[in-house]
Amino acid sequence: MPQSTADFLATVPLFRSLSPEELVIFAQLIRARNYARGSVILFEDDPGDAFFVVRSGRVKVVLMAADGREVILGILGVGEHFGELALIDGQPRSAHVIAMEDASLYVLRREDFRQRVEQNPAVAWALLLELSRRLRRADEKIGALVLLDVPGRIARLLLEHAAEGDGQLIEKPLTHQTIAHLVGASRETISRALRDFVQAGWITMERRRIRVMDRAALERRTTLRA
Amino acid sequence: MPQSTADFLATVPLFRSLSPEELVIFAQLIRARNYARGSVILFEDDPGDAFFVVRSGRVKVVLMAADGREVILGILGVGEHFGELALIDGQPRSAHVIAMEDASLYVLRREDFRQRVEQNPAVAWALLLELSRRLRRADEKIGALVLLDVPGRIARLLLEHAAEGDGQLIEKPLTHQTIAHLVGASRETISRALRDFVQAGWITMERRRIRVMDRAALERRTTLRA
DNA sequence: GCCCATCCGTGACCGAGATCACCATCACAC
DNA sequence: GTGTGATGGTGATCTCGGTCACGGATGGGC
Repeated sequence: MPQSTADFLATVPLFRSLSPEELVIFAQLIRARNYARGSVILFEDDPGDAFFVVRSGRVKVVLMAADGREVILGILGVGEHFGELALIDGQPRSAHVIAMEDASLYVLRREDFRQRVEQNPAVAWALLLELSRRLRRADEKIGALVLLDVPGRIARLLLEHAAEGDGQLIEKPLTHQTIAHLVGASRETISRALRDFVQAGWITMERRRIRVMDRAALERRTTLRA
Repeated sequence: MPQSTADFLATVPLFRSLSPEELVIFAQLIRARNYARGSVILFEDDPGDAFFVVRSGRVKVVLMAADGREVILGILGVGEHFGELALIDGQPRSAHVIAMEDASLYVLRREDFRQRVEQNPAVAWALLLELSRRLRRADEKIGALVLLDVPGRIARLLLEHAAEGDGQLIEKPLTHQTIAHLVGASRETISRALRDFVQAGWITMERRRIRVMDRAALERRTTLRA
């Protein structure tokens, strides 16, 4: 049912500027594909000839060391996309992408993507916006890794995730292990730091759902600026 | 002399696709401005209404902690540009930019920049390319910070910089302090690690110029992938 | 020349956080 | 229920690298 596909695409910021007719054309070019939890959607160093939009589920973008340690560069949820870098610059994939839960993705082939972008300045602009956003986040992450200690980086992560909801509750369940990979620390350290946050009254945790109780205290833990 | 300005702009990748006439128009829109070594070109959180191209000298893009510690996100040399993020997404500046040496910059105002990009798909595409490149580098840096120890991060930096020249000599003089800020370590640690590299025969140093002697050894120190 | 500002080298100390080693829960599947 | 795999908690160690405290080298300006 191409119509519902087009409806979905209309909710994706990248395509928000497209006309209904264009959306329908688009919907015909893409294919949905399903991935089981844990399966690898694309490998670092792959040639990279497709663009993906998350239709359901969540995926993580990760770098891995030879010994199995990993960093999560980002977690992408419904409506978010990946794979554009390799299509823009022709370089190989820069990271692995792995399904964190059973997921369904829309796939668009290289040529179709490129045509859409080139023929549509608004899409190009939306892409620039998205890449800018990611670059800012990446730079912030670099700053956090160097300038903050682990509790500080965790606090920052919590604030960031809480901001997506009502400002308090963190919707998406994150395991300690996942948080560890996100902030570049060990699982044990996360466990201890979160315990301390709870004891300090800054957050509460019930069954893997974290609620921010004292935003200001967390912020104090994260400020770099003078 | 606008002509020479246009000639210079023609060498900047971002503008390479522009016609000679367009370059001349462009050259009339920009102004050169000089900055003494150490002066702050723009502050984090500034509103950000200009775009800059380095005409001479080098500038560093930095994040600073309240206590004065800093991370260098990047060093930009002649022909490189900054300030586009704030113009694309309208957000405030994401970092400080500071002149590392006496520098001369071309400045383009927000509206002129935006017009150029929107009226010129090739420029938009070149910008996408540039942002992609930066995003990849930022992600690599995140990976290095989490997955590599300090000597590994230094090795990576050296290889990266050597790649810009003949593959051996690192042209631009980097102080230990600067390297420290680039890899997120202390000056002392850099000093000790470089001594070890020299003793191992991986590099040589004569008067602040580093030459890579054993590329393979350095690479072994930096590989994340299995 | 001589100053003064950067820059570099190295030892001593110590602390945040990784690692190791367990055991306790939890959530499902069967 | 009972088993099994993914999670979470916590103590005991150990180590990388930051910090402190020097002192020495280098180099441009007057």
